[in-house]
Amino acid sequence: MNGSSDNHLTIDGCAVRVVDAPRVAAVRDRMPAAEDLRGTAEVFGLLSDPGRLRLLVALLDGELCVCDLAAVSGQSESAVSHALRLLRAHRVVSVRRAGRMAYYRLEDAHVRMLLDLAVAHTEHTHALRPEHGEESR
Amino acid sequence: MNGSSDNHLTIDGCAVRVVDAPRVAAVRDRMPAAEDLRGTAEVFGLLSDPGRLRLLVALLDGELCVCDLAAVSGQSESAVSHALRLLRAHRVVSVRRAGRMAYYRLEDAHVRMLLDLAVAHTEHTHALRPEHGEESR
DNA sequence: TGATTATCTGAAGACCCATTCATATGTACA
DNA sequence: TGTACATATGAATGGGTCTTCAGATAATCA
Repeated sequence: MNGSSDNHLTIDGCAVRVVDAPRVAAVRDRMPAAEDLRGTAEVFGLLSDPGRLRLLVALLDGELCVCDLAAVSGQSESAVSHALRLLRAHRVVSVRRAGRMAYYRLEDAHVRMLLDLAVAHTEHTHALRPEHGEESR
Repeated sequence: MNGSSDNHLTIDGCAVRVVDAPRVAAVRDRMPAAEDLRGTAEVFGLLSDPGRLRLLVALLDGELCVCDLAAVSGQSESAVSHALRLLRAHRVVSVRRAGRMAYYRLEDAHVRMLLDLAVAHTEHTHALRPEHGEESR
């Protein structure tokens, strides 16, 4: 009745065990290219650090200079600079120089969507708990 | 003329340098709670590994057993099991046991949205390049 | 019951990453 | 020109994470 008898499929020249062979083939067909998956994982990785997340959420409303980003996110200016360097390398943020100041802004529309979605979700999840911005100062 | 003279704000009992004090205060007010940011970063972290990303994308269409997930994602069954354990601990996937088989499915609607968005974006980005699913077998 | 199969788990190793400290670069101002 | 300031950078450290290997658990079947 079931197709769970030992079935094998040759993938990448290597025989691997499968249960639902046609399903596996179909899913493999729909799977994005390895290169795209790697890039997507990288983007998610940039958002996987609370410090960077704070920086990016802060930038949702517009550009900010490094020291203000440090103040907003509660990190050292050095840590912020390192984080911004990484985000800049991935074209997630861009800089505008004005004298000795550096103003950063969100550059990647895709990342902005992800951030909006994430923030909206956390607000929705805690919609019944009106606690908001307490322990500051 | 400019407000870039040295201004200071007391945050968490610590004096920090800021440029646009009211803006900093406003952004800090809109900033999600630390706890929420940590949770959000964790979710993004779960999506930041190409292997896990493959597993989750595979599960977008419905449940799959461990060995099929290994075949689809091109990882060892042990690695897949470890990854699923992590995803299970975070309630991102859930298991259905049938005999000695274990069928996993996507459980978190939020993660599903993020995945859909990410996949749609990669497809859209490469919309002009009809190369799709080539090197299999 | 004993053997086989599917999945799970723990420990170990290698690798990656975030922060800090010290210092560098470059701008503004006197 | 020299000092103060804003940001950037490099090296080092400490902690975290992914994979593999070996073995454990549990279910099916003869």
